[in-house]
Amino acid sequence: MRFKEYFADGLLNIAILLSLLRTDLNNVVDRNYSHYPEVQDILYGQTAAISLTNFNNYIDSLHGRIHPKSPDNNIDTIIQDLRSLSRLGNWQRTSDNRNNGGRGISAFLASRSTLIQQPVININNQHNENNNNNEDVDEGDIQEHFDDDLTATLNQGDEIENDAHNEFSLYENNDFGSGAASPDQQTEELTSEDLDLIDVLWRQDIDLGVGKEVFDINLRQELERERELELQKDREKQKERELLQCKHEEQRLQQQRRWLTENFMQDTETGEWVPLRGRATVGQPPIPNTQLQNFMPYDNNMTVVSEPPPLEGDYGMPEHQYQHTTQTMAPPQAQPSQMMTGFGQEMANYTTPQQNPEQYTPIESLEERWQDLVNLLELPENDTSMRPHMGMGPVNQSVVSPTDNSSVLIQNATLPVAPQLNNTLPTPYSNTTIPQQPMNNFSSTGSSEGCPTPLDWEQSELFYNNGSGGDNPTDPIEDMESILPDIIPDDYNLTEMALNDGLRSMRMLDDNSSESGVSLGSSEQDQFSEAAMSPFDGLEGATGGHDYSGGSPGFNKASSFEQNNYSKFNGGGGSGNGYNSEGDNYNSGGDSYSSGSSSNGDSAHSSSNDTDFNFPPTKTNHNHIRHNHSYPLQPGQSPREYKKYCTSMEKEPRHKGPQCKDSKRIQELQVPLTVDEIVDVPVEEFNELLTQYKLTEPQLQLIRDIRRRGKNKVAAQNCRKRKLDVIVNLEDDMSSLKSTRDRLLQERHAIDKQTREMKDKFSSLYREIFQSLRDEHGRPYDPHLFSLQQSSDGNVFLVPRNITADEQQAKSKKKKNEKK
DNA sequence: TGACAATGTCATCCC
DNA sequence: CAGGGATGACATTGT
Repeated sequence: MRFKEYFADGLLNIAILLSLLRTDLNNVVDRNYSHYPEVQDILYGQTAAISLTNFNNYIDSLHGRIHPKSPDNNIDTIIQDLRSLSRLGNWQRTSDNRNNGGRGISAFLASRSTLIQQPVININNQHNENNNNNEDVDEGDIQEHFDDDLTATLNQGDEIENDAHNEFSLYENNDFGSGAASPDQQTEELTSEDLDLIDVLWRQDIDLGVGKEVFDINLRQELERERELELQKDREKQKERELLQCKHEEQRLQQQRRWLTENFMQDTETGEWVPLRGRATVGQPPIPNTQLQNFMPYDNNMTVVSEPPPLEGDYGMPEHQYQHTTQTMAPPQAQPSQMMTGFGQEMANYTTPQQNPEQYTPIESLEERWQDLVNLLELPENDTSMRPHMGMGPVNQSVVSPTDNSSVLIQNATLPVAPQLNNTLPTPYSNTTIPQQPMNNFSSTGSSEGCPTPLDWEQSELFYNNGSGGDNPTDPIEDMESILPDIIPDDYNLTEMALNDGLRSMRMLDDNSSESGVSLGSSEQDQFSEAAMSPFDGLEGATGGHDYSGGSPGFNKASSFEQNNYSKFNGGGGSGNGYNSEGDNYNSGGDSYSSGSSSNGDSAHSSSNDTDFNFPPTKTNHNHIRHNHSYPLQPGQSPREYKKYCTSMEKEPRHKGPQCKDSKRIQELQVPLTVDEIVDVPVEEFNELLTQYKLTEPQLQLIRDIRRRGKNKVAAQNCRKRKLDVIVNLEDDMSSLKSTRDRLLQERHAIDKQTREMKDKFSSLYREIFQSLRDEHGRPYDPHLFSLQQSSDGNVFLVPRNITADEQQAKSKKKKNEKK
């Protein structure tokens, strides 16, 4: 019955269009187009409904792009108008439109959705004879026509039993009947001009046999109501069936939950749920085959999905029309968002929950459901709490009816179908790929075990090959070991040990080098940089695992260095005072860490050092303690620094290094310079300093010696650091070489395996060929007397084993000739 | 007290 | 040629 509406609507649309054009087609349409079936459809009758031709494509294929100003564009305009009218007719079917027929035309042009009917392009079997395109009409072709929204078919034999589907399903029958129709009722409210045109068109299609009732909207509406009632009944029946299935499914899910709780145990330490047994194969509820049925309607609808309602958002659509289209045309995934966005807020009101829950909810609930299943697997302790969630969620948002709580269950019941389908068939539901995975992992192991995948087969074959080819699995390694002397482990261990030692020294050297990197180690600035730059100072507590600052804050290594650094730095900074204070350091040594009374300019330098250590800068006299012995400490072991500084505080400074001697000498010779000044300053400044003072020869010699030793000390420190760097680099190189050796060993192993396989294949091939050879008496050759050899040109010859190479050519050729 | 590590110093080479 | 960096060797110091 729907196609009749199409017929009537389309006919009206065409008539309206022609009336609006107010022109003769023969004048509008170029003669070149008059012979086109589409144009002839307009002129002489309807055949385009079953035509395979897309108007635009047809024109474009013939003439390419038509210029907008070209006269040829007229036909394009007509086609566009027809298309627009057809689209409009697809969406506009209301009973009240019938009363607005005449105004509906202008309303349509003014975007006032009041146009009545859809374009009708009748199908005339007689015309089919004149149209080659109509000879082979199949379902897909018809759908193509509907994609163009230009064609409609007339099916006199439209049956109500097809109402379960939409009107488009009618065309699947290809039941193009004939009938007669009367435009009387339909055209009552049309203008006279329209009536004339409709009459003309109607007479052209009079042989279709379309009855008059086709144009009776009331009759059609009654039929629609009956159809909808039957649809509703069918839905209810189907829901009942699905409800039963859902109940079964729920029971299975409960069994699943029980199974999860039984087979999973929560780790008391980590809180994770650990499977007690293989989770994949134990007690997995079966998946009902009946769930396939639930997807069948969607399959049926999928044929309609290929016809997206074009430009539905461009026109206002009455509610009834929208509902109708959503029920009949909208597939489960029929872009509800598009429709929503297309129609805007007003149309959003049309999407009542009763319209399309079955179409929309399955996929959503499917994913949700699988997510729930995944959650169940991952969090079985929440299984009870998840029950309401599994029953709720987005499913409730699209319940079919208030009494249709079963729809939720129905969706749930249909959920496991997808994975089962995936186990056997490539699923067309791309939306379910994500939720399928857990189910496959969860329940499909049995099938995978029973039917190994190609990969499994390959793997098994690979293993088989490995087993067959692994006659001497240790040979390659042994050979490689012979090639690559196995010195690496020993050397590696040695170097590793050396590295460990070197790293330990490195840490110390880092401290020293850091100080050397800035200035002389013997200088006060050097000590300053030691604490300021050494990264191991900060790591000391971490590496040693001791925070001995809490027990005796004054003995904290960092603080001790801080104090040392400051004392030395200050000593170097303040020329005269530093010299004196430095001397005091060596002599008195009674200053405590906390005593800041003797500090000279501490505040001036504290700012630069506060960023490194948040200890109050205090001056100390323990210049002899200058090294950061940052050894990694064993648990429970107290750092040596702790002992060192403990003793150094209690006792007199024991380390009176060369700096002390130099300082003493400087003091004895009354050199007006400090050691730092002598060592650290550049050559130019150093020369200027020397020129500033009138120095005696012993003073100059002492100053030069001090400078030379200081420079050399820093150089020695840097040298030692570089040495350790070299060791580290060598260790890295050795690691890379070791990895390279391992890789080469693996490659050789693989190559050996391939070689064995090739040899095996060659041997078998050789035997096969050799055994197939027969002498002139039909007897096989003796493999001990003959052999197959391949010459340089690729030919294979059968030669005696005791024959020489030169003789091989001649005899082989002879044999070859004999064979031929 | 000897071993060891860290550091300083010297001699030497080289730039 | 002096200054200084680099480095091996040795000495010193502290643990």
